[in-house]
Amino acid sequence: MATKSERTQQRIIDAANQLFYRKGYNRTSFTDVVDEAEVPRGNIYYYFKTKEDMLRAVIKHRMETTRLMLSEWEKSIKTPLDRLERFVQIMYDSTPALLRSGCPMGSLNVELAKDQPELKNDAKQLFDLFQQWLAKQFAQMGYPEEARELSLELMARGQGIIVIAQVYQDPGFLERGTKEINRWLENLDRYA
Amino acid sequence: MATKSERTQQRIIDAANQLFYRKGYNRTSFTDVVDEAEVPRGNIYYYFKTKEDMLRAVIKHRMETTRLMLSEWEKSIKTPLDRLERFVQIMYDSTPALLRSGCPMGSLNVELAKDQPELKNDAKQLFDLFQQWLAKQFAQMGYPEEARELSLELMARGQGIIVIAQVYQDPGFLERGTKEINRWLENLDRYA
DNA sequence: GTCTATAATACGATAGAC
DNA sequence: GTCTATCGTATTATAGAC
Repeated sequence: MATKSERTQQRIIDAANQLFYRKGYNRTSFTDVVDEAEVPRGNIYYYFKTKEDMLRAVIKHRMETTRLMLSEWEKSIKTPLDRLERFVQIMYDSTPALLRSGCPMGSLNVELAKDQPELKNDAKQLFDLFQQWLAKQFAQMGYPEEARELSLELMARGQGIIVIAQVYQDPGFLERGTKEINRWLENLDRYA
Repeated sequence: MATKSERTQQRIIDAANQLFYRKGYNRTSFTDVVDEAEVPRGNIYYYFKTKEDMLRAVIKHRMETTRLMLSEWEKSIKTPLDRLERFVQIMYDSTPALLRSGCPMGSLNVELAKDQPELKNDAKQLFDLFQQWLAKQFAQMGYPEEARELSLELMARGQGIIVIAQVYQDPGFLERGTKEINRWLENLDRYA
């Protein structure tokens, strides 16, 4: 069983993870985090020396859960097309959160890319993780040469649809967009 | 001629405009703005009561320059296809800035949409301005029914390409993406 | 290891002299 | 209108008692 210290640390990471998503990294204060995690004020510094450390821990945590999800999909879903469509499906399933707070990965990168290049480079790992997994599926589908480009195109489509759906608070646009992506994927699969 | 007061105010707006783009709204402090605009510290408050006022002035300024640009295009460019491709062209021309700071309109909306809904609604006007102009061009091209949806799709494509190009610092992706958009537009035009 | 108290700084904003 | 001085608060972070 996890020690009390480990459980407290995990509670801080979970709270920070949520807040960084809902408010953004820079607008989230340590006070916000300790309130949400119900940890005494100055105690935070026992677990994380700086706010940047906290963000890195959050990114690491997201990497782990994402890796788990992707390898789960790889085990339980047989064809590359179905796997790619499973990726599109979480976009559609996450509609309320996406309309409220945008893409957790995209909005974090956009925020940090402005003038926090080192942190942005850490956040970029999240994109790399998806990109490589998606490219693997495209390669298996029959596009080994174009796999990387196709994976980037798929992520670009997703990001664009999410931004516009959020700006206009339009769940229908998200729905039509994901359906259109699926049509594109099915055509790719058909003519592979 | 403009009074000294008006020139000072314009200098503040220009400085804020740049800084909000390069650092983001929330990470830009009044100190940053007065330093950049070379205005004495507390003087800012003579021109703008609050930071939110300053952002609204920046948005208004961007609206004006954008309106000017779009009506200029409408005067000087004859066909809807060429006008739409002119829109795509500024994306390509802005490659260095987009890789550095993202889309001025998109990144501002993404930042504010998290938990500053009123300011985000002001920033949304920038999207509306482009959206309506783009829809007008699609309508003239022969798609009056689908005009709004096509304009949203065009903006979504642009946003997605910019996000991915920035994440991967890849000007080539931006170039290939804009070319692909142009192919799409030319096909729409051909079969209108 | 846990927590309180508080330091040190940066922030948005104000008061009032000129 | 222009500027200096400064307020009150919130921020990240530390020192040190228990």
